[in-house]
Amino acid sequence: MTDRTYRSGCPINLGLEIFGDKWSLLIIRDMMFAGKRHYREFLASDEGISSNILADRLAMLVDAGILSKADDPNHRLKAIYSLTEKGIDLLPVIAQISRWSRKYMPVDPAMAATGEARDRGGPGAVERQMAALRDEHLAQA
Amino acid sequence: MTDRTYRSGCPINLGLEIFGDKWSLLIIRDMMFAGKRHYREFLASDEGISSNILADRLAMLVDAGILSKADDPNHRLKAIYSLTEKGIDLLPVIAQISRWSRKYMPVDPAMAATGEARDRGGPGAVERQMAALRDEHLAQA
DNA sequence: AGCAATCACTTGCATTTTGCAATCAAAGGA
DNA sequence: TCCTTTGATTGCAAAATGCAAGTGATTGCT
Repeated sequence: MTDRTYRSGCPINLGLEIFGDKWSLLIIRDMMFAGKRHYREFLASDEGISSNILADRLAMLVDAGILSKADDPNHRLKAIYSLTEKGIDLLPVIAQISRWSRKYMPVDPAMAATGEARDRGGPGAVERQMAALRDEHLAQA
Repeated sequence: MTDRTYRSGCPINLGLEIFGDKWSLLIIRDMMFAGKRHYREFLASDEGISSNILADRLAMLVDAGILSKADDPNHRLKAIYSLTEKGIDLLPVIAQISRWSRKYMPVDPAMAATGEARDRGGPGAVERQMAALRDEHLAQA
């Protein structure tokens, strides 16, 4: 984790310094909800991230300790990205953003379904989803 | 509210298209926790926002319906910014960012106090804080 | 063995956004 | 009257972003 120099010690600011941009949380969303693990998969996002930005953000998120990167055991060319606990803990943030947008923005109903189901799942739904992510991503990382 | 064209209808993306940058949520933070209402006050933030960016973000947030702008009744030069309901509803998002940062980032303990108190206040603490903001900001806007 | 396809990126370059300092006009206060 | 305060705007350099093309190391197919 590269040493950084922060604008201030405010919790809100420190969070924004890491993921306060238009792409970082979308990469994490794709890992959490679409099960993406490879560069090529992230590149194919709906929003159309460009390859240089994707490479930059993946490196930054790994450096920040939110993702980890490993070689695919049965395909030497493939890199596999995993969420760390620090990354999985961003789910509550993402879930709140989703709630706000579903209330105020013109969301695509099909894409709102995941969030609506989570809301219907009661207070434990986020925790259950985080537990599932731990199984997938922290298993033998 | 200017018509925008969005990268996708995904709730996460739509939120990021509005406040997915390094400054917007800091302005809202200053309104929520420091009671700031005037341009000059925002300009004096710890993080040092520059005046052109501040003007740009304030206009954008007003356009997005998150803030409203009014003339100060007893000072014609002063503009007074208020949170709308849509803006107040960002508190849960901000509270989650605060939690994550307090867990993982090197926050200034003094600046963490507000968030810690909110967490200790139980599940109703955020709602109470939102109710107080409604009193201040929606009263006679 | 040969070769095209796939993999995770890089590179070059134009455009956009940001950051910084200086400046502005209108209004208030002494 | 003159000085300060207000919410900005302007000019310019630097950084970030977006887009298209290219790179080199595999891998799978024949």
